[in-house]
Amino acid sequence: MARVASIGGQMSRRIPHSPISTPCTACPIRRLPGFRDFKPKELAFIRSWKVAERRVPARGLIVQEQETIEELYTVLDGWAMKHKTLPDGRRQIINYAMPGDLLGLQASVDQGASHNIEALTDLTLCVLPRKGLWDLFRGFAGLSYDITWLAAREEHILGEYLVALGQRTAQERIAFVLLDLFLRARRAALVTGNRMSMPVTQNHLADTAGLSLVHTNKSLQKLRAQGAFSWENSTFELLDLELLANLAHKTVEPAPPRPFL
Amino acid sequence: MARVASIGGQMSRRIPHSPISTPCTACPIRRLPGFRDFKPKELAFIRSWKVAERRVPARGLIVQEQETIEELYTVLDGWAMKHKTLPDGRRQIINYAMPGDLLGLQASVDQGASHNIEALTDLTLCVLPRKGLWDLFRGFAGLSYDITWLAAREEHILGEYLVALGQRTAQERIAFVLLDLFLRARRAALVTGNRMSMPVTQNHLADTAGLSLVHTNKSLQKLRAQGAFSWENSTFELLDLELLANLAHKTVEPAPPRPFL
DNA sequence: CGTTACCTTGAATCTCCTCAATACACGTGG
DNA sequence: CCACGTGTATTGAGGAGATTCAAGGTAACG
Repeated sequence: MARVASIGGQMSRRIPHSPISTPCTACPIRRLPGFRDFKPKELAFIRSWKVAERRVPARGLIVQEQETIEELYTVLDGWAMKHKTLPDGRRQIINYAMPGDLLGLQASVDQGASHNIEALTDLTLCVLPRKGLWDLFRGFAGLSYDITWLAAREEHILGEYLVALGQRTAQERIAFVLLDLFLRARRAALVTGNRMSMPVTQNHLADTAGLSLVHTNKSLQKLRAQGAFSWENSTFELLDLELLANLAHKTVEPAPPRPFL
Repeated sequence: MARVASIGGQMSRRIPHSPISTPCTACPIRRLPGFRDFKPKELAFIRSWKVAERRVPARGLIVQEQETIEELYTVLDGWAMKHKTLPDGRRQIINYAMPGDLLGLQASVDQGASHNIEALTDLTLCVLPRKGLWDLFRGFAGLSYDITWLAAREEHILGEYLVALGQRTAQERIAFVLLDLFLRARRAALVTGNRMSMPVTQNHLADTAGLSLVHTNKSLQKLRAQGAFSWENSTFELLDLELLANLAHKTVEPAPPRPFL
């Protein structure tokens, strides 16, 4: 419900951190294609930085707007979304996060989060205390650079979405979002045989594309009819990449190389 | 013309760099409110990093989409805009840059610029070779952190615009953009007595807000009638901050503290 | 078996877009 | 000096696209 402030998010802040079940040396994220190798010292630092894991149930709030934050997170498992809600309840989803994505940098570096971060599925996070960021910057130029790279990548994605919201038609926007989510999920190894589980509702899609729920639904059906993808029961399957890219009015970019965590 | 690819941008790449007329020690940017002080070593590094100045005429291209870039820039004087153009000519302005803003980080850190950067006025840039970025990360944790801060701030701004484009009405969007530009210009000391020179046309505004030129014009007039600002002959004057913020459906945020260049 | 979350459809309305034309300021070349 | 082109702002009219309101349907869950 775009016009209704989400009150559902549980305050999961009180949930205690879990012990570390995934040592960094065996972190599944690092094995993803596109991640660079760490030097031994870097890996040792990250190991010492990671203090816990945190589990958040679906719909749980990870970071709340305005809140100053003492931790950074890396998504180990699950999906999350960043969103902002206007005083009158209109909600805009800014971006999604999947395994391998860093959360909370903006809130850590600036003062206070500029948006909410909410779990879309049950989520496992790797907990990195904010203070460690200083040690990272002081001692590890390579990792510092990686962090900046991540921030710049985020900026890049938001720029793409700005073009989508500002210039694309409803169908193009929806195709754009779906394609983007698919490609990012694929990079996070969430796709097998062009199929993936997608924990996103049409409501989310509407609030991402800046469209009403009704119009999202109707546009989606016209889009479905063209056979570029199928999407039902939270399962998304890409049937024709090139077609979907055309529908999104987008040229497919090669996946950028990717550092860090 | 939103639907016409801008072909006007001159290839100013060939224009030779100018000698440094503004030594870093006397850089006017650093005197702006909100900038942190540099340690002597940091200042020395920046001085050695800055190799030249570059002047770009109004409408000149500073960075071209796709282009790999060997330099970062700081705006010393003038306005610029970042924009992206779809294959069919639809243009979206992503963001503006004013004195004190850093340009080209995204292109330097990623490979290749994701958008064009174009001068809105005659422009003076401080030229910082890309390679120096490495030295910065290796030797200056504080500056590295500042760079990351800048990237995060950019992300923050784009997020705000995303909410504007996705959720706000035409009038709200326009009010939002005008207010944002005013506040940023004020931080850059471009405002005297609530008046500023604004090198932005209704066409730019339309392509920023994701609206057609015609509708931008009409919405603008309704907005003008409410007396929150006046805008004619490239001069913008804020008459009622609170009113404009209300029209933008926005709560005024305090200016964040601000490091670096 | 009622509640909740999500998806779907129809109808009326209005926002916003496109097309088209005019007006003014400016600079340039004849 | 005037004619012309260009860039910018303005206005009117008609229509497409998106919104809101309203209602109904299905599946999952306690």
